[in-house]
This record gives sequence, structure tokens and C-alpha cells, in this order.
Amino acid sequence: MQRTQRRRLSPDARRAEILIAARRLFGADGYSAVSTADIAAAAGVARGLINHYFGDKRQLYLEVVRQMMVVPPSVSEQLPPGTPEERLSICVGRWLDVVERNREMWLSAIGPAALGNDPDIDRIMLEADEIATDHILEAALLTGIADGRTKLRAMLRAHSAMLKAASREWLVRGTLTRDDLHVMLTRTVLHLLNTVFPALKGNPPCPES
Amino acid sequence: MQRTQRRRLSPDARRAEILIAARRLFGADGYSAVSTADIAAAAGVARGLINHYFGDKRQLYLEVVRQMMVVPPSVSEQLPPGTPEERLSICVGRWLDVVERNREMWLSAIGPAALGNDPDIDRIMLEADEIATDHILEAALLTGIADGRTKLRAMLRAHSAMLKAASREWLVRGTLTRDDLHVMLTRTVLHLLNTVFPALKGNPPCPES
DNA sequence: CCCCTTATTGACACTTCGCCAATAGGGCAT
DNA sequence: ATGCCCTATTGGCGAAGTGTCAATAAGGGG
Repeated sequence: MQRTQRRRLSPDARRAEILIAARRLFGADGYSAVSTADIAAAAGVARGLINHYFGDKRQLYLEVVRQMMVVPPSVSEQLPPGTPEERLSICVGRWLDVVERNREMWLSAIGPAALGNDPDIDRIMLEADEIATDHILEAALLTGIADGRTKLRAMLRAHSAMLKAASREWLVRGTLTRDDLHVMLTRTVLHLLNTVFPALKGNPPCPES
Repeated sequence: MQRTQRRRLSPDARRAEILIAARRLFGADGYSAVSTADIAAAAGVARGLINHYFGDKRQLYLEVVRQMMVVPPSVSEQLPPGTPEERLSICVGRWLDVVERNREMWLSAIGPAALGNDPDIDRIMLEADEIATDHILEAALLTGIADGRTKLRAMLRAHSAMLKAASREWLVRGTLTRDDLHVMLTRTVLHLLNTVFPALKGNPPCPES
């Protein structure tokens, strides 16, 4: 693929083009299987430009992950008044719709590359989960909770890990159906909020919070 | 570190030495941060020998992960007769003991667990979970189930993802205590088995199984 | 004691990555 | 329209990592 002529465009536009190519390749083959040369070729750009804009292969990857982790706010918007059960069920249904609609992007989003204990990835996931858990609490009409909010958030983060694993069972392995997920996720989140969390209130010895 | 003299020992022993060094380094710094040269130096061995025994850096890594994923059978051995609640509670307690005892190894083991794109890692996790879920069913006195066994296994796999995430909350972030985990994990697994699973029996449209 | 199997080594070729000076695209002033 | 200058963009260099392979020596058996 010989470059007929050198295109020169605004930094923002170029950044966006590179990000699109990177998201496609990283999503398809994983982190270490994709070289910066591959991304540069896919974006129609010299390899050095990637370092110029993102500094580092890792930072480019972090940017892709950050972009993928954004949860569409439509999931928890305009919920009709009703019981927490009803509202959470609607939330879960919308979420499953979103996942079903862009399955490949979602699957590649929940599978960060073979980076072991990466604090940067951790931070990104944490910030995303922070927003997601707030939406859940809002849907469950539990925004007033202030006492064990830290523990509650931690539990919901753990639950979102189960959500991701269950989604894999549904989309990849086919061992669970969409309806199975709906029932399972709605019931478990309610069980956590209504039964497990109150049972934890008697365990104060959490150092901070 | 100059090699005074060349040591020659049995392939099994040498394999084991390399595996020990690899486990330590991979566990500490992650996959891509550790070079085969580092491992070779730590094992007091020429770099080429790693390829000779394991073929590939990735295969060596898979071997380490496989070794880490082995669940000590003591967790679900010699359970006293009693209700499923009691037996599962004991199981969870023993498991938390194991995790607490070798926290760094456990953390580095579930680090790449978030990996979604790698079919090899997937297979290893799958086999480990296969055994783990059988132990859970045995502890819950539900070995007789044959109807929706596939769905049950899938749900327990999803639950084990929550277990891993909750363990991170406990050991890394400190947002949950050991007692919190005990209550949460025991209750949720019972809730899955007793309430959610029966509610799924009315959803047969799972293609295979 | 020597020899022969084979565990072990060291060097070579190849790929990838980050860096940097050189190059040219295109908006702006004239 | 035209030339200039800013800077987006390129291509190549050196360092680091990885897999392969023929050469080497360790140590047990005859």
C-alpha cells in the first residue's frame, strides 16, 4: 500500500482515526498480538505518529479501553416510578439490549489484554464502575444510603464482574439465554441490596470507609 | 552472576526450577513486563533452555497459570453432614483461608482472569471451574441434578467471577472484610441454587444442553 | 577410564518499540 | 495568486526481546 500523497489534517481528527483503527485491531486480536506497525498501517499513517500522539503503545491501549468502558446513560434514564424490582428489571433489560446490539465490541471491551496487575487499567475500570453503581443505586431508589456506601459499592462492583461473566456465558458459550440473564441478574442484585447488605451492617471493622 | 560451572540435571527437575522462577516473576510484575531473559537469569539458566522445555514464552505462562488455578481439594473434603447452608459456609471459610494464606499468588492468578480474548487461558479457567463447580454442588448435596446441569454450571461460573472480584475488593482495596466476603458469598451461592435456578427451569429455549 | 547420550549453552536472524532529525502539507499574510 | 512559515508527518536508527539451531560439555554406563 504505497502512500500516494501525504495527508495533513488536524491533530484531533488524526487522533480519532488512529483510535478507530486501534480499537478495531485490539478488539479483534488482543494487546500483544497487535503491533504499532499494524495499527499505523490500518490507519494509513507512519508508525512514529502513534508515539507522537499517544506517547506509548500502552497509553494508546489505555485510551481505547477508556473509550470502550463508557456506559450509555440511556440505560438508567427516564425510569418510570415504581418498585425497585420493576425499575431494576427495566435497567437490566435495557442493558442486555445494549450488549446484544454490539456484542463484539462488548466482548472485546470486557477482555483487557494480557496485562497482569495493571494499576492503570484498574483505575479506568474503577471510574467506570463508580458511575455504573451510582446508576444502579438510583434505579433502586437507594440514593439516600450513606452509612456503608463504600461496602455497597464494592459489592456492586463484584456483582458487575458476575454480570460480565454471565454475559460471556450467554454470547460466547451459549449456556445461558437472554431471559436467563435477565432473571438471574435482577434477582441477584436485589438479593444483594435487600438481604446481603443489611446482614453486613453488623460488620463495622472495615478499616476505612 | 557468572556461571562457575555448568550444572546438568534431570529434565523434570530443571522444568520445575524454571517454573518456580517464572511463577515468582510473572506473579510480581505481570506477563509483558517480564522477559525470558529475566526468568532465565533468576533460574540460573541460559535463555534458550526455556524455549527448549516450554517451546514458547506464552506456553510457559500458560503452564504457570494452570499450576496456579489448581484448587486445593482440601476445601471440599471431609465436610460434616448437615444442611447445605452449613456445608457451604464451611467450604467458603476454608476457601477464604486458602486465599488469605497465599494472597500474592492468588492475586496474580486472577489478574489475567479478566482476559477474555485468549482461548487458551479460557480453556484453563474452564477446566478449573469445572472441578470447582462440582465441589460446590457436592457440598450443597445437589449432585443428583441432571436436568439443567449446564445452566447450573454456567451460573456457578459467573458466581466464581464475582468471588474473584470480591476477593480483590478484600485483599487489594480493603473495601470489604473477610467476614463480609463469607456472608456475601455463602448467601449468594445459596440464593442462586435455591431461588434463581428453580426460576430458570421454565426457560428451556437454551439451544443445546 | 573412556565414550556416548543428551542437557545446556551461546550466537544469529528477525521483529517490535521509542526517539529524533528531516520533510512537506496547507493555512495565512501580502 | 504566491511565497512563507508553522507544524503535522515521515523514515530510519539503536536498543531490547524472542525463537532457532548447531556446538559443547556433564556425567552415567560399559
